Amino acid sequence: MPAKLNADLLRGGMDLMVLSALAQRPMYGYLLQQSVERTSGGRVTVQAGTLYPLLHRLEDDGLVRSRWDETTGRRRKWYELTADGRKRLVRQARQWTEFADCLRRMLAPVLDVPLESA
Amino acid sequence: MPAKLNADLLRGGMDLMVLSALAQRPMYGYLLQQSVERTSGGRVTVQAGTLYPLLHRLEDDGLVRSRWDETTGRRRKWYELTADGRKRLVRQARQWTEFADCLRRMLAPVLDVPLESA
DNA sequence: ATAGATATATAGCCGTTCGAGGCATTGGTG
DNA sequence: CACCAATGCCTCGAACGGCTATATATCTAT
Repeated sequence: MPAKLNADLLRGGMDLMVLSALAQRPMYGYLLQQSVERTSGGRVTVQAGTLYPLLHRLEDDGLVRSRWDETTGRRRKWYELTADGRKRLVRQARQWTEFADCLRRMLAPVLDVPLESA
Repeated sequence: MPAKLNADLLRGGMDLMVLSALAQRPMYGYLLQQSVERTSGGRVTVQAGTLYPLLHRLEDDGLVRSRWDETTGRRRKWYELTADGRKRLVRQARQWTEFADCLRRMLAPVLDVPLESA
């Protein structure tokens, strides 16, 4: 029996995107915004009011670790994945793709509808 | 430039599942719960406290239409898609798959990680 | 009779996202 | 120089959706 996939998976899209971006390399907030915007092909914008609370939450949960960089004029807070964060990312990513496949199967009949209905 | 896909798409999973179930045939609430549970392979449970407010919302938005059936001992409220509901479903479904593909691409590197990290 | 499945619905809580702001620095243009 | 856009971090309140718990009532099987 597969795992249950409810609200946490339905929402967690933002968390997944941020975690997967940080899995590539450490980043600071503003860079993360750009990264998600770019790698999503301009489809997804992470608002600052979403991003920063999210990062703080991830840090509280021990999934990321942060460090201030004061050497330049602009204060930057770099974030990197912890080992726990990486494990969580992999687990969540697998659950999400499972959910996505599941929903895709449910939508299959709908998506066969001809174009005039769009 | 593709459409923007933000929070509404990230959450909208439940709406999509319910609308796609109703696209097959009219159903009443309890039947819908079973249907989603079954067609998701037991992965997704739609709680009653989620389903009924959702259905009322869809009706307020003119995406579904309801009719009471009092002929049997058990009161049943049948729901069916409206023309608007069907159009919305098709549009949302396309946007969702676009978003899912997008996120899947972002997750691709993560999902190559060997099993010991799960 | 009693429990469990069927059937709809609301109330309260909590977490997430958004929009609107605040604050400060840097770089470029007129 | 004055100004503005971009960079960079952040918080707050409103809106919304999902969850749990609860209420109510009928039907079926033991």
